Amino acid sequence: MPVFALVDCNNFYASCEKLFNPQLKDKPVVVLSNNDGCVVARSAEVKALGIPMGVPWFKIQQDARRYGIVAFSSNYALYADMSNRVVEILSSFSCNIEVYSIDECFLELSGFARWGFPTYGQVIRQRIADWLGLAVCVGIAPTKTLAKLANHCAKKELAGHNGVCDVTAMTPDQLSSLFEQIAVGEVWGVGRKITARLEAMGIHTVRQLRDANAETLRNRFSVVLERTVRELRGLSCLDLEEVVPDRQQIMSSRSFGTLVHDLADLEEAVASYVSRAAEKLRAQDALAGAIQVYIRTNIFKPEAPQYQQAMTVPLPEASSDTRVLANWALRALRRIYRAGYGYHKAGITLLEIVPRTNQQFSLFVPSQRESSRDDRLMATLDAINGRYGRGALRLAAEGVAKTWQMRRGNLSPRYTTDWDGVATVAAV
DNA sequence: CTATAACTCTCAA
DNA sequence: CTAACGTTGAGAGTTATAG
Repeated sequence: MPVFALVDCNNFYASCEKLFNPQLKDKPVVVLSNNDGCVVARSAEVKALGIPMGVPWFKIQQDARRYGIVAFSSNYALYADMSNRVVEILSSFSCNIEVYSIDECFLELSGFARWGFPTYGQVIRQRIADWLGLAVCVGIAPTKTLAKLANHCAKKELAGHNGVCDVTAMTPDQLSSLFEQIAVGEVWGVGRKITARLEAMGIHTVRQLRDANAETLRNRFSVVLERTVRELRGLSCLDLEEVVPDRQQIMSSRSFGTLVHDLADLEEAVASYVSRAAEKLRAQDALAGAIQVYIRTNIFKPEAPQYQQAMTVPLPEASSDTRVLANWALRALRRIYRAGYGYHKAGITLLEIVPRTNQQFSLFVPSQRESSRDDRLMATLDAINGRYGRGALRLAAEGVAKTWQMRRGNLSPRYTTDWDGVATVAAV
């Protein structure tokens, strides 16, 4: 029988910001989403103030001033680097690890039973605290869904001790009474909509969901929820996914810092997004067979004239060449653009992605590609940007001033990935 | 009618 | 000072369409 641990960093983004600025210890800290839009991470002090997750930043400016909340723009360079360090440490605790998100990993622990799972969890916790200064919680259980739930219990101190909750050690009675205290919406895979429907059926707690009729739930909901219920009962239905599968589609989109009216600016943005997506495409050694472009006005300003449109272009020949992809994207953009609107967001998606080795050439149209030359050009572009930083070499179409770029008013230094940022740490 | 494509809904971090 | 509300990806189910 498998034993899964779910290791989750506490308040990850906020904790990363605090790490490198000791003055922030015990201070309320939030991290904002892209464009400084919404609160996406809160330190313990902020949670204690009752500031909800996901609230638009501008709506809590009053409270923020009153309580001295310190806000940071998202600093993904920093969070990704810290995340890699966490993964590296966790990898020494199990050969079988799934990196589930930027701040969460599943570990397979069945081989470590002789340690005692709670002890093993404590060692993990201590190691990450000692080596990185980050706090994590550990949930241990025979299924991934239960490990998630156990992690929740550890965080809320509903069960377990010192940030570790081991469900495998609990009796059926203990489990039942624990699950009675937890709302059904806390279960992994049960979101807003399904919670509402379950509530309407009288299912409010995790215990009720676990004990509900699986057949009925499958009919009324889906096979997904049925699996969830079986996992809650201790039957493992979800495997550890150790290898990250290649993407089937790659999306790049952003809200603008201010409303954009001109086609020229939209073109720069779209070209920039294509560049980023094409880099990712080449990194997985694949080609895209189609590209979609979309633009839209601000849906949060219903009083302003609204317009949104998307267009998908099938490519005559699958490609990973930024220039080719950008060309088609810009053609599509010009088709869907309407003057007279204030645009709030644009994005592109690369579709019909296939491994480069599976490239299908056209039977009727002679290939436009001078493959080795074009491939070498893109490889060189990627190499230069890998060495000198993203955007060091780019299409002219991406623009220079980029007046449309997102707001990042409170960005912290890249403490661990940039020499100037490192110097900032030294100066503290 | 069936098989597939296209689209919609839901979820997660 | 203004005005200001994220991004990315997947899977399952439903509906439309082709043959």
